[in-house]
This record gives sequence, structure tokens and C-alpha cells, in this order.
Amino acid sequence: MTQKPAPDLSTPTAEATAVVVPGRPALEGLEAKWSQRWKDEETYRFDRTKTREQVFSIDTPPPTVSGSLHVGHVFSYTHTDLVARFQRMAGKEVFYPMGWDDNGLPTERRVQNYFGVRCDPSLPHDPDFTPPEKPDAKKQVPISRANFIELCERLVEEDEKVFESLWRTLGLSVDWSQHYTTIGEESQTASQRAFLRNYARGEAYLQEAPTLWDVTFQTAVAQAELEAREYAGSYHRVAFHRLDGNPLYIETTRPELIPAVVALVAHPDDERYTDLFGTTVTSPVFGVEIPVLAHPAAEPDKGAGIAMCCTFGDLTDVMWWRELQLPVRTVVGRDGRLLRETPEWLAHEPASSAYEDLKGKTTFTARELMVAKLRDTGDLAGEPTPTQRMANFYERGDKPLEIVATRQWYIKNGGRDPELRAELIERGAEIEWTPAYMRHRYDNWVGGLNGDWLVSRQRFFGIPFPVWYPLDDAGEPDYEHPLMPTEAELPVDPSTMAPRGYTEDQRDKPNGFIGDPDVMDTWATSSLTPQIAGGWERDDDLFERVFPMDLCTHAHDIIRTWLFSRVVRAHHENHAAPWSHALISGFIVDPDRKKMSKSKGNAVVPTEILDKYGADAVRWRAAMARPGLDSPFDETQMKVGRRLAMKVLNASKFVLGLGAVETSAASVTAPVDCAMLGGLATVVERATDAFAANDYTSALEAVEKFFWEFCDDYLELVKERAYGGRGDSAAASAKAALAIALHVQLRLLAPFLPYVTEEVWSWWQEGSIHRSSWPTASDLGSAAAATPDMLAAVADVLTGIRGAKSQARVKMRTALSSVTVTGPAAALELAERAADDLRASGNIIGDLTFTPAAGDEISVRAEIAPTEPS
RNA sequence: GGGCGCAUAGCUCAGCGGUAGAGCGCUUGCCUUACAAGCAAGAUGUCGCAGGUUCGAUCCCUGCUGUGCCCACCA
Repeated sequence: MTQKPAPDLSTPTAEATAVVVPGRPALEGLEAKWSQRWKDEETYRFDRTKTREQVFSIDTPPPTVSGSLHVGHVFSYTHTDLVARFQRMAGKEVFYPMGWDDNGLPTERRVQNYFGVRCDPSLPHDPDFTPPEKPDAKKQVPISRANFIELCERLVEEDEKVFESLWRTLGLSVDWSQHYTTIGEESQTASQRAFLRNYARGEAYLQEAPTLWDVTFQTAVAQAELEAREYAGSYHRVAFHRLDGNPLYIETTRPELIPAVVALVAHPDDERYTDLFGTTVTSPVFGVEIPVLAHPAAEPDKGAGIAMCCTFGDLTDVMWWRELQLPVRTVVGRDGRLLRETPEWLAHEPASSAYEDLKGKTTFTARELMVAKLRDTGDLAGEPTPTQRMANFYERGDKPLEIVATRQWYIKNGGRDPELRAELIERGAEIEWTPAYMRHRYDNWVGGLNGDWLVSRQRFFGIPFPVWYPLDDAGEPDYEHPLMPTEAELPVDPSTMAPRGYTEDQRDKPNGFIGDPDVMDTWATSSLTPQIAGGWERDDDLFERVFPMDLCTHAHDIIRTWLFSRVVRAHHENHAAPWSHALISGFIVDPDRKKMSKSKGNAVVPTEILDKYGADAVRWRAAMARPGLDSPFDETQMKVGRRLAMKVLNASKFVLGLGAVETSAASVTAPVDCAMLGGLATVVERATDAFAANDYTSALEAVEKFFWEFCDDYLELVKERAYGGRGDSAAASAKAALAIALHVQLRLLAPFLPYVTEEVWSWWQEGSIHRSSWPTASDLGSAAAATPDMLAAVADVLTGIRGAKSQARVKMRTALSSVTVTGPAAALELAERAADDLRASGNIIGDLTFTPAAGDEISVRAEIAPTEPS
């Protein structure tokens, strides 16, 4: 290995570096000053002339702009930035775009509340529409889809400004010229293009099938958006009737679905029911004839051991319906109410009059009515017994999901195809996970998929499917032969544009066409963020330089959604994993270790904490949270980060205030100065190794520990010498060592404390510290080879001297008339080489003797000099 | 029920086959020409429990217990 020459820190030693140190350095105002400067100077701009090998590209989550950010988000985004800043200084050209997730249901909901409106697609566009002055959540004004989307776009723009401002204050080194939005035209084009290609390759398909349905939002939802929650219900023991008139009891929590029963199902080996298989019974109240069937999924010890299968009460019903080839008898509509028209299988007495009362009722009301009817007919055995059961909810909804047969678009994700599933698990294995065990969550999720990815939503503010359907003579759509645009026509909106070969006046007419009314789920767009940000099919030159990306980062809650869906899309489209590394953050939890959320009221608002402690302090705290581990929020910890930032200012002020700053490693001659730099060399190595493994916390710990010892021990030790107390050449060694150490440590701290390090850098260096190079041992010259043991020995003696004064309860500058150091000979020999520095810093005016003794501890005996009469 | 974490000082967490560490908090002292939003010194532990491997276990293995997250669980 060739030794580099002594570092030339951009300023020849012959000329004194121009140093401007403020009299009282302060943290206040640094964020405003430097974030503006970084913006003006485009400090973090991506240089797209760099090759793929020189680039480090990052895929970060586009935050939901209609939501609110809490301190957990701030920590997680900081983790990404720590790595970005390290990689940039280490010589990579960092591609670090930021997106805003503004399409989708959260934005619609926010617009509804903010403006007091709701979307009614049947209304025509009103060009002069202005939202109500005082939004009334109870009386939302119905507006057209176009007006609604205009309001979404308007609000989203305002929200995005607030978010950008927060990220800039936090000091994220994002290249804002690369920003994207999930509703923007580029995202629309990319989403539609990817969809068309999925369709062309058979990966996307349209299917009418039972789907999980949210009755509040009136849309289908995907498996990844489910949340199992406890839900209060009651078991009802209900009699069906055998032909011989004897009752057959089942148990159900949903008696309102009795009109939708298509079969009773028991386990084939269940002897209680074997002689009933193949026979029929009649349903209570309605008297509908129902077959009794056998299926192995029926569990004999659950309920009565025989279940009523409805279309559809739950996913087991769907399986039985499919595998036993049962008819569909839907009674719950898309609005969550029982159908207003009497279904044909109930169009006879006594069913039709019984159903009359249930029409249009919510499931909740219908349940109460059914219980009353069952009581009347004597088919309810005993009283309902309350129970807590788990039910599937849409994660943003508050009513349990129903299962409704609807036509939806799906993208294959391995949920129904073991081969694809294995391929996707293999893609997950190609990714290097930090922490490694997070991969289990991915495998677990992929292994547990029970169907393909449902991507269509019956909503408004989203990217439309680029699809039309031809209408036949009778005006019925032909879903088998959808009409698609060419890629060159994208983006398209089928609700306002006609497909090729048709004109707009054929819309909704026989032999004309209809547009697909649905929009893509927001995950269907954000699953393409590497492609959208990377310029896929829009900017091939860029795409080749950044894709597949190097890093994706986010918290562990969206492994199943965002991370997995991006793997699916990249697998289909690019035949690759979308990134080589995944860095997974934990959550910031409240002091009781509960997850922070706005609704619980325990979320910490980031702007307050940033105002109070400063961005550097908040970033320091974020960096102390290791990847994957949840970390409780504790405000007192912010003070520690703030103290470090202040220390950097003050220590720098001291070092740079010593006069002409001279940074030639050749001037470092005193053994203790070399030892300090030698210690710093090992810190550089450890921090670099840690960062290379995305272990930013260990990097910080190593750097910070050294910095405090540098301040508390080394700096105190050489202070007098640096002031010139023992001659110019002795001072020059200390001053050069101090300056070199500062130059290196500022850079080591720069990813964590971008503001304070930039501020100090500006006192004596040209350019931004964030575009300077990550330090290496060669920055420390030949001193890097020095053993740090000596500094440790000297520091031990210093501690002993201070201890003696502290025990004597005297001032630290109190003079000592004699000091005797005892301890192992080797350590004493090292410490003695800094005897002069020890005398100066300990104010030893008499003898300083070193007496070797047995044992491995250094101990110090000191005598306080008699105070002179004042 | 399946999977994955975690358990070390009052708190937050490092550590890891060889006499237990840091920061915060606490106690005491000190306005020291970088820093009082500071400095110095000090006290603080059955390393969850029980076995096993080993000369030696907080660390490795097994089993418990507690705790958290993800998934499944709607008769």
C-alpha cells in the first residue's frame, strides 16, 4: 500500500487559512441558513453523467401527504439520509429523490373533511364551483368527479409544500429536482404502461369473484390492507329443520345471513352428521331448502361442528362455495345494507314476507330483526352468548369487511401460483436485509398469500385503468375484449377520452363503449417508485444509471405492502429485484411502548421537537435507534444530541481560535499528539466499516466517544502548550494535531450533524463539508500508525489528578505541590512522555514522579499546594 | 395456533467464552480565558429462570417464563 503524502487541506501551510470564528457560536438559525444555502447551491444535486458503478441510488417511501408526519417518520427518513450522506462523502454520486404519495383514499378523505364536499360521479362538472366557506362534515356538498379531483390537486399542492419544508429543515440531502408525485403525469404514464404490459403478458387480469369489500368507502380492498381486529358479537344457536321435523342446530354470529345460506357443512368424518350428508334441511324463518354437505375444512369442535355456508360470510364460505360448487345467494349489497329487492330464491312464502322487513336494513339492524323472528318461530335455542371474535377490517375503515362478488382487476403476485411465489421468495433472498431477520417477515407474508393482488378501487382520486369495454347491441359490456390504448397514447383517462376507433358520442351507447370507472389502488402506483423516480421508459439514460437501485428504506410495517409490491412489479417488468439492500427501521413508540398514532393522541409533532432542540439533536437521537428496533421516545435524549452539537461548536471555536490554522501532518511531533491521531485512525476505520454495513449507530458511537475524549482529555491536556506556553515548535505540534483531528472529526460527524458541521466547516474551509471526502487513515499522515495506548495512559493520570482535586473539593486549577503516580511500569513509561503536558494541565508546581508498582491500575497521590495569603 | 424479536444499572441501550460497560438520571464539588444549555469526581447490577457444554457462561446449546411485533383465527 502506498502512503499518501501529508494531507493538503486545500490550503497551503505557508499561507494562513482565513478563519472567521464567531464570538459566541450558537445553534439557533443554522437550519434556516444552511438549508437555504444547500437549496441555492444545489449541494445535493445528482450528477447524471456518473456511471452505474459510481452511483448510489435510493428508493425512499413517498410520504402520504394527506396524513400527518410524526417523529417516527422523521427518525426513519433520517436513517436513510445518514446512509445517503455517508455514501456521498465516500465518493458515490447519490441518487436520492423524494416523492409524495398524494393519490388515493387518504387524500379523498382529507378533501372531504377539509372542504366539506363529497364526490358524486353522476354530477356534471361545474367550472365555477367554489367550496363552502364553512365546511360542514355532516352536510357534505355533492360535487362532480372533475371538481372533486380539482380540489384534491389543490390541497395536495399545499400539503406538499409543508412536507418539503419539514424535510429541508430536518436536513435530508434529497435532490429536490428529482421529486415526483404518485398522481403526477409521469406516475400516471408509468402506472398505465406497467399495467398494459402486465396485461399483455397475462400478469394482470379481470375477474368477477368474491372480494373483500368496505361498505363505508364502497370499494374493494386488498389482502395487504387488511387488519384483524377484535369485534364484539354473539353466538346464536339456531335450528334448521330436517325432513322428519327434528331440529338441526348450528351456531352463527351472523344470523342476518340466514337468507343467504347455500349449504350446511360438516366434516366428512363427523359421525353426528354422516347420515345427513346428501339430504336437505330447511332454513328457519324462510323455509328455504338447503343441502347438507361434507367438507374437510369444517372443524368438528368449532361451534356445533356444522356450519352454515353463506355467500358470503367469510373466506371459508368462499372456499366452500368454490369447491362444493354452490350457487351465489347475495343478500348484502355494496352499501352494507340488505338488498332492497327480494331475491328470487326467497320469492315464496314464508320467505318473501319474512324478507320484507329486512329490505334495505344495515346488517346490524337486520341481525336484531332476525333474532326477533327466530324467537317468534322458536328456532333460537337459548339466548345469544356474547363473544369477542376477530374480524377483518380495512385498515382505514371502522366497519368489518363484507364479501361481495364484484369484477376487479388483479395482478399476479404468487397468491395463486406456487411457482411465481417461489420466484418472489427467491427475489427476496437476493436482497441484503438490515437487520437480516426482517427477511422472515417478507417470506412469511409471501408464503401466506391467499390470492392475487387486487389493484382496482371503486374510488375517484387515483390513476384510472387505461381500459374501455365495447358495448354490444343490447348495450351490455364485453368484458372479455377490453380496449386498450397504445403506450404512445398514455396517459389516458377513459372517463373523458374515447378509445381508438370510437368517438365520444358513442359512450354508453349500444355498439359503443364504456370506460372502466375504477382507479388503481395507490400501492399499484407506489409499487413502481423505482421505475417512476428512475425514469423508466421516459429517460433510458437515467434509468440505466440508477436501476436496480442500491437501497430501499422504510419501517417494518410496510414490508408486506410497499416492499413486496415493488418486488412483484420489478420481477414482472425488469426480471430483477428492485434494489440490492433493504434497510428497515423500527418504530418510535411512546414511553409506554405503544405505537405512536395521531388517533391515540400520543404522536409527537416533529416541528415542535425540531424547533426546541434543533435538527442536529433530533438526527442524533434518530441515529441512536438501530435498524429494526423499536425505540421509545424520550425527550430528555434530545438534550444529549443538542449538547453534542454545542460541543462541536465550542471545541471548534477553541481549535480554530488558536491563531493561524496549520494542518501539515509533518508538524505533529509530540508523542501524545501522534497517539491521539493514531487513536483517531482506528475510529475512522471503525466508523467506515460500520457505515458500510448500514450500521450508522455503531459509527456514531465510535465517533462520538472519541470526540468526547478528545475534548475532555486531549484538548485539556495540550491547551497550555497550544497557547504557546512551551515554545513555538511545541505549540505547532499541538495546533496541527488539533486542526487535523478537527478536520477529520467534523467529516465523521457530518452525516449525523449536517448543520453544525457545515457551520464550522464554513469558518475555515471552502465548499460544503457534505461534498468533501469521507476521511481515511491517510488523512492522518504517519501519525495514524501511532499506538493510542499512550493517550490512554496519560488520560488515566489526568483523571487521577482531577480526582484528587475533586476529593479535596478544590478548584480544578488549584496548584499541586507534588504528584506521585504509581502503576504498571509500561503505562507509566508512556504517561511520562507527556509529563510536561500533565504538569501544565494539572497545574503541578512541584515534583511529578512516576513510581512503578504491582497491579494494573494507575493511581495518583497529589498534595495541594498551600494557598498563598490573599 | 405459526413466524420473528427482545429480556444486562432507576431509565434508554451497548457488549459478548476470561474480574460487567456507556449515556441519561442521582450524589458531591467547581463560574476553569472553547463550552454553566458547562466541567470534574463518585455511587449504582443474583446480566429473566432452570438445566447442559466448558478449566471458565451474561455470552454457546436445550427447555421454561415474561414481553413485543407480524401472520392466521369471523361456524
